[in-house]
Amino acid sequence: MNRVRLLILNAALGPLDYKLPDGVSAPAGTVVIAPLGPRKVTGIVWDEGRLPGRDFDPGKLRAILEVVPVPPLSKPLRRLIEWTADYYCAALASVARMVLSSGGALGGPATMTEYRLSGAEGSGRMTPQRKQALEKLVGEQGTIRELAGTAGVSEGVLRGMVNAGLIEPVTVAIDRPFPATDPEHWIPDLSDDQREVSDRLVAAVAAGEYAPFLLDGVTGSGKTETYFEPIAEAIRRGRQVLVLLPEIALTENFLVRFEQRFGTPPVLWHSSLKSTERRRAWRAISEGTAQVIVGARSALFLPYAKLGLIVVDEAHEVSFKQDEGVRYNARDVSVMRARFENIPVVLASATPALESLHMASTGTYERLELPSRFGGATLPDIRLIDLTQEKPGSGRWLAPPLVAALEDRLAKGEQSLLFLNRRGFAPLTLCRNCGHRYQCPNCSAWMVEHRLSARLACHHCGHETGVPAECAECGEPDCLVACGPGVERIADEVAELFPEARVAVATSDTLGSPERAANFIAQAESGAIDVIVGTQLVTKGFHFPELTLVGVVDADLGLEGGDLRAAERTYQQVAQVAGRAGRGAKPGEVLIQTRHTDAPVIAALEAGDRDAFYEAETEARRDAGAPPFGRWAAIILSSEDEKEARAAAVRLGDTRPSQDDLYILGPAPAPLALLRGRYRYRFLVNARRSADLQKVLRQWLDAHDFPPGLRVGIDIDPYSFV
DNA sequence: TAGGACTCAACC
DNA sequence: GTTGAGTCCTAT
Repeated sequence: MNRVRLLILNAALGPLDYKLPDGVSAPAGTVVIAPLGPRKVTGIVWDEGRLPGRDFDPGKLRAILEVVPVPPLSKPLRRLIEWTADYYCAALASVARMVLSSGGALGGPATMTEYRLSGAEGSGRMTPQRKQALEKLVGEQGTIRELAGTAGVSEGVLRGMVNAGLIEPVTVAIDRPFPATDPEHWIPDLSDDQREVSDRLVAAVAAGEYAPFLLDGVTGSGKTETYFEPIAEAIRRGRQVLVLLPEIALTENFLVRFEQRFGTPPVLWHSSLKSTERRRAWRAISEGTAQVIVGARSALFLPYAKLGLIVVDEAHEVSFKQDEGVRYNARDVSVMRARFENIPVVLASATPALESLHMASTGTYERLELPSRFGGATLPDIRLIDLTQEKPGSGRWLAPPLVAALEDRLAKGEQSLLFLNRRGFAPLTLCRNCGHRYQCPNCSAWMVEHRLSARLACHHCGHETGVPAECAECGEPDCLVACGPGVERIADEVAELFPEARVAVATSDTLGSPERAANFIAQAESGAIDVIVGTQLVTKGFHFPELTLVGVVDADLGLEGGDLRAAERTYQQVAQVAGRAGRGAKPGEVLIQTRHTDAPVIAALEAGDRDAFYEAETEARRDAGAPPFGRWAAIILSSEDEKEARAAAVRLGDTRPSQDDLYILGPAPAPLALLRGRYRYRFLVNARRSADLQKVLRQWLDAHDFPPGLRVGIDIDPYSFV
């Protein structure tokens, strides 16, 4: 009998055995529908012997109901699913779900009905309308609505002609193929540096073997054009390419350049695709007809038919780390996927993660450098503004030297960018009468005032209220005081200082959709904006030639909060935003407001000394046993019942493993002790490289039975420490 | 005693 | 995770 073991797409279920009906073949990777009790579930036929399972009475096996009409998941993808689940301590089913992330695509090739002239005599009278349709519709095919438009007659006339046999229905695939990408559409002129790097990458694609690269190039050095050449090579060889970008909403600039180079837009994959777009892309990817896929991190787990190259752009970006569900880091998993697929992978960044640099310095990754800016543009001049000396006016946030620099650019008609990584008007709102602070009811976080939308919003759970007219606590009218700056407040300050300046706020609130983002970019490029005030959203990808001043409103912001990567993130953000200045013919200037001019990261930024920063950070990480010298994991226990969460955390703490190469901190209330209505307790685990971190964690947690309603989250290599 | 709220184990 | 079976309780 043909017995198969299925990975069931349900995180709470282990592998289950089924039998195949006679005549049905289902090799490993085949997606099937199987009966489970009274239900139907989706499962994936798994390799013999790779999933643990108890011997189930062969006589009681039920038969698979149907084979889903999609290509079987490839062996490299199956190995990737196993590796990801194992490394991130996640359920295999949760990872597999990310692969089969388009429910619609599993229904098989969807079809629709189009119509065309049948050429038959037909029945019924020949009216003038019918005659007109017969003349106009020669060689046409489409929906009734489209044909009615073409023929200039009503849909009713055409339906009558269908009944009369004059027009016949044709079944066509609903998912039209994506246009072919042309690798020779437009060959750019590369600088010598770019050419050298791109030749190396093209050779790697041609070799068709696993090869990890760190493409390390200063902002403005033309990394994108450089990695377009190996993409072209992969296309020539009939292979697919995956390009991962951190913020798919802001890829306008990338898409324009891509289309210039290849003649067509790439296939997009991101979370806000509509289900029909998702199905079309998923099927084209799995069949191999989608050639270049540009996507957010979730594109990493798609079932590519013949992947030949992976590029991770802005590979240092924190947003490649998924913070919910399977907490994977797309940058790291990309390298694993490349390994299983046996293809090259390129991590591109101007400010690589320390972990990536370490891999390059040990020779695990091959390092490729683009040391200079393309087209002769020079790196901007960076100066510090010491906020303890140069104080902004009362209730203001911009110090005199920054205000003077803004004035200078406005006079010259050049653009300025003010960077502050804080959305909204003010991070905290309180009552001046009684001191009441507006807090989110679901989270231990302040409500952030957004004046543009006249709301108070929690940035963690999305809870929103209107701005109250009187204090919720003491009833005093008009008593709200905004504390601290957000981008909207900085924009107000600029508007007060320079009433004639055209100011734009650029955050996820104002540039949420691709259309609004494209509109903003068009405005900024046309010179219709003088001052851009933005969050991290503006730190990358933009290329505004008239932008000559970047002001970092508060460089110390990222250093607060005890995040293990705080210094690195501050360095990356400021270096990236600084790279926006002086990308055209005119040189750029960067002013950094700080209260800690002597902090190593700030000093390194001022000196433009990247190596010094990385060296200092490397030593700090070595001392702390932080990556890449050791590893961290976070365990979060959460429950709607505070007592239950605490009790579970204490019980877990009582059985903590004890070994020399593992340090366990906690349990303690998580920094966000209440999040979305759940109380949270946290353990932090620091492991030396010798420890088998995942195995220890699994054994520790598996020995516990937690009450229903208590959730256990494991975060391997965490980025967010809340 | 019917019906509702709840718990619990099996699902191949 | 979902489901149906089993248990207990309450309103009639």
